[in-house]
Amino acid sequence: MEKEEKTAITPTREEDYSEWYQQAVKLSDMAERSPVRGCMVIKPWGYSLWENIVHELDDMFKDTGVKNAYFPLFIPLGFLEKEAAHVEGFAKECAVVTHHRLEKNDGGGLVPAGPLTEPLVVRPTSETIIGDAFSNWISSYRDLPLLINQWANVVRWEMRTRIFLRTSEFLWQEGHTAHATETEAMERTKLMLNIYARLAEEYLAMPVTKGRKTESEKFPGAVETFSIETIMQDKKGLQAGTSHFLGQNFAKASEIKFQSFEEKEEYVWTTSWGVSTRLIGGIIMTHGDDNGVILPPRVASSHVVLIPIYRSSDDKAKVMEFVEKLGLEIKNLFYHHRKIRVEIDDRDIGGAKGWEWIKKGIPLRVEIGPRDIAKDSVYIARRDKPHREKISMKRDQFAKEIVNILDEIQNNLYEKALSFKEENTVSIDGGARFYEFFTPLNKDKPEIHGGFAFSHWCGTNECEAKIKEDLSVTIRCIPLNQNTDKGKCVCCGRPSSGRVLFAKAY
RNA sequence: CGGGGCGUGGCGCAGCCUGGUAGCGCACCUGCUUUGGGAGCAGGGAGUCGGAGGUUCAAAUCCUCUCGCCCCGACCA
Repeated sequence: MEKEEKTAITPTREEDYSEWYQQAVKLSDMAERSPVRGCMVIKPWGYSLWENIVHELDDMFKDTGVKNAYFPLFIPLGFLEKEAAHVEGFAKECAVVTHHRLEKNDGGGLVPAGPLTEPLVVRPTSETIIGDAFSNWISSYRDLPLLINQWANVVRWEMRTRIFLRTSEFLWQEGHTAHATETEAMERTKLMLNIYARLAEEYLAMPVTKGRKTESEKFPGAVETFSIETIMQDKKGLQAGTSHFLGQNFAKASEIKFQSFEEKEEYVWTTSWGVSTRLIGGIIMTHGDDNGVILPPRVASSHVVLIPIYRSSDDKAKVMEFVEKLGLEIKNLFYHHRKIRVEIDDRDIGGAKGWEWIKKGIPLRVEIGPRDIAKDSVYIARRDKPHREKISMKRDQFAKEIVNILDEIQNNLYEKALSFKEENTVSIDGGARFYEFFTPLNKDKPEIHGGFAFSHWCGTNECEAKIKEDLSVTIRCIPLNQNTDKGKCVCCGRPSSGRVLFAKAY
């Protein structure tokens, strides 16, 4: 009888996915809850991951001509009221600042004083205040296109929060652009969607489905919303990035006008697009295993940890010298134009530290003891392989190969995620099969079930709503490469002209 | 915001029903022995039981209110 292998995370994904996620976040030391309702503290291990994502994305944005700027955290109430659909969408989840001073009360406590004449809304997104700036910045077609991005925090007073996936405050970037023509604005919308898809697939190793949102899932105020949709290991979908074509809605709301080459006054066409710290939750749920987080090398907080192993203090001196020297050498190597980040863990806490790094998801663990040094070699473990599967390698070869090894891990993670996505993506015809697919066998404690289902939809809000009502399944997107085979709506049986992506979602 | 569950050292939990003044495992600190897969022994530090109020001689335990977290739903990146 083989003894059951102990996992670093309890429970396993299979046993309780949601609890597994909480534990994976906690034990990776990426973030923790704060005393503030619904808000998180992002710890260094999580924040460096975010910083790496920021650097990569920022480069990609700038390559397309986007410039960074910064706009106020506070939005005058009146600004938010300008676009009707926008108000409708965000009004229910805004934090509002109503006072500008604190005073001591009789009990010695502090109470708000000095009411503001116009309350300020903590930005849930910045279309309105940036639109106001744009209206001042733009007067001629020569000022267009205007391509602006800001890295910022936003606040949305969510009813139900989940660390990284949905918190009241989160970090993100929001890009805002203004264009002279509809075509150009739409091109920009698609361009940014493609950048997000590239970020997800090439850097985060998360395969995506690109698509258009239905009327009911659209961003409040947008004409069209596009998104990248990813699948998590519990077979739920995660919207990982959005790009909106805003038409002239916000231009009209904020009076963003320009004089055209033909000397006519016209409204600009705008776009907005964003990704957030939610991506970190996506990485965890895409790649993590029952031993914790697995970080894709291209954005990993650190790439490799060197773990010295020694008996005597004599050994320790020798091992440490070897380790420090190797560390220095590797630190100066580049992995995709970024320096390799090295950790050296010389804490004297035995095998436990190896497990800590497994839980943190560092791509490479390298053990170095007297025996290795005698052979001038190192002992390597990859996080994408079983934790006991380790290989010995000559020290110099390791230094030479590390970049390739990291790439192998990166590719391997992507391939694994892609297989998972493909295995759990199905085309379903017929209501009965559709309902069966999305209904768990155990209703009290639903097991992991469902997946991505490409099915026919008649295009009406009623059917979309009914399916949501019955199964909590929504249309994640209408795929951009939608095949246009004819069929019947899985809900009402009326004719449909193409399949859309259905899934349960975060 | 509706339904359910839960809050006890850093983490995971027992104790609560049948009130008597807090315990276990891991982590942490010190020492010795160890060290290639979550080390052993000995000693030690740390909680007043989410918060407030009430009942009582006495409350982690009973009652009321409140805050927070988790799950399901509605809402959402």
